[in-house]
Amino acid sequence: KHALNCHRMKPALFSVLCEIKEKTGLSIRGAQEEDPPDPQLMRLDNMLLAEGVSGPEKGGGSAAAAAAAAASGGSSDNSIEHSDYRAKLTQIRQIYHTELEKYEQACNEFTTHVMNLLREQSRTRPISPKEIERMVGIIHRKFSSIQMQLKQSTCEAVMILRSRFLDARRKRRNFSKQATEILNEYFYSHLSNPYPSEEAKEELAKKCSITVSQVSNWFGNKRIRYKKNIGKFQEEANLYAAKTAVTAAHAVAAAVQNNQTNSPTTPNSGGYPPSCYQSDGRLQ
DNA sequence: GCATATGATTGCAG
DNA sequence: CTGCAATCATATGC
Repeated sequence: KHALNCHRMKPALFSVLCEIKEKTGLSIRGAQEEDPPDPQLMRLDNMLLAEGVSGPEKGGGSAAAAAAAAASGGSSDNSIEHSDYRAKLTQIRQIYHTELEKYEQACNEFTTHVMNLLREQSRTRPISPKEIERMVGIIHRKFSSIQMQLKQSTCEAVMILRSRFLDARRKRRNFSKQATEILNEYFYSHLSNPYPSEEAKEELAKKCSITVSQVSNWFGNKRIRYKKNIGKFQEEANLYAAKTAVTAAHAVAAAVQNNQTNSPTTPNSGGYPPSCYQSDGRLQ
């Protein structure tokens, strides 16, 4: 929906065409945009390049996108959203290139058109090369100002894309089904002490392809919400307890002399009741 | 559309 | 710094 408002450029293009067409050879006053070293343009160009919108097509683009995401993301990679992000960026890039090409083509066409007009006029009145040069210069300036608009709105679109995808809080994504599966499994199988160590968190993070702090958040939320009303989670608890019981049963059966599957010396801090059933999880 | 679920953030305490 | 509790903002199911 917010894709790109490049279409805004089209009227501009046509209006310029008409403007110049109407005033063939007359004074065109829009020449105040004098800019070989325009800082604004350079800024836009640099940003587009850095964002991988302009520049080499596929490989460079994705690399730049990944670099950009990594640069502002901080943590190395969760990479779940990268594909989505990259797809949208590719889309922007395509639109940008298409439009750019269109403008270029239009510019060339129009230049030759004007040249032809001038050539025709040269039969009725003398036309100096200087004048032709001036006309061409005017046309090119006009078109490059249009290009700048294109670049500007492309930058805008990229910025919006970025903020949408990289601002984690605004665009919350639920974890994958299997990720919550893994987390829940851990939670309910360590219900008496649902505080994973740093290593355990790292392991879980790796398995779920989320970050460690996301694991911490999840456990924080889960603990408080579980405690808040245990009743609501009872069904879930039983489900996962049963599930782990199956796997635990194997371990228990394999090593019968170890009578406990969970940590034997956990102090059971605070309000967590012993799990509905798990340590004697052998199926009967 | 609304109610609920859920991930993230904030403020506070130890 | 970690965890808890409240809260925010979005996602999701109806």
